[in-house]
Amino acid sequence: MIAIGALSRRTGVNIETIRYYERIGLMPKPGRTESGRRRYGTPDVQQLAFIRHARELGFDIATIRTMLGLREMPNASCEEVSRIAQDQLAAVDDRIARLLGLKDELTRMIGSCANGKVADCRIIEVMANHVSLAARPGQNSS
Amino acid sequence: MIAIGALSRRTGVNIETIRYYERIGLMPKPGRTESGRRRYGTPDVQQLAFIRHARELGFDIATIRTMLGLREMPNASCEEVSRIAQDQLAAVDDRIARLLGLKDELTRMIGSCANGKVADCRIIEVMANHVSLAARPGQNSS
DNA sequence: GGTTGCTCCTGTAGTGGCTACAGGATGTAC
DNA sequence: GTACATCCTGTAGCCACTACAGGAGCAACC
Repeated sequence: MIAIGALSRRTGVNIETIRYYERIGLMPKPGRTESGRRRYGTPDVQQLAFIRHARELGFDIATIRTMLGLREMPNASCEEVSRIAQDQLAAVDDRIARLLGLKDELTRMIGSCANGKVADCRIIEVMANHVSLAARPGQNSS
Repeated sequence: MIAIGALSRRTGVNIETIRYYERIGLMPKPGRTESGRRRYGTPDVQQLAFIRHARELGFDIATIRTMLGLREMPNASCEEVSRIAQDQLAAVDDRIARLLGLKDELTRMIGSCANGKVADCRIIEVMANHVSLAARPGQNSS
């Protein structure tokens, strides 16, 4: 049984974020010491590690919640998790393709600037006039 | 001179977002018709296109503000913009590398699930126990 | 002239996923 | 015993939007 600080260090998840996950019901309410401090065991470490990893993979909280729910469900849940993962894979592929495009353009922009003349720099104009990469407003490409 | 709806369609930026940009001073206050409707000209279209494109490239609003400011500055501003773009390129490269790692893992996860037996699906366990991607600086995850 | 239906207006509040306090209690090391 | 770290609750803030509510303006057709 470890304290929240140790759980944080062990999983790389911020203490405030752990409490936030508890608040929104993504992590179960842990046991407490007599003085009211949270105590976590191995299953908590596992679950939080899973959550962190899933967040890194780009899954949103609702999806993670679903996956955690599937854990306790009867058979066929694997197919469901797999389907979710497949959707996510497509999204990841899409992001990679977009980022590769962005990389090309940034490289081109930097190159067009590097050859000396300040007056010739057209980064902003180039960006303004460039055709949109993908019509997906609101997508955060992180 | 066009209305906000036309500007939105032309640039792919949501009307609400255009007004938001005006509110935070990222877009200048436009002229108005007698009845109070916003009217935009070519420079507005250009600036908004630039902003949208920069957002797609992953620049945050503060950085875009800086770049727009540099536009009106004397020489040497190109080097500044170029430096900002270079920083951004490094960040984009980092994201691509991480996403490629994630893609591998998702693929592996889906594969491990695809061979029939429900009881053998270990997606969640795999994810819980996998070493964190982020905490591996310099590691080549491909 | 009336009506339908689209666009636009302001203002405020909500979203996701955290993150940062304030103000206090508890635990540990010297 | 005292200094300092860690923890507690609760609330408010962050970014970059997005979604209303409740109303006004405008264009087209009958």
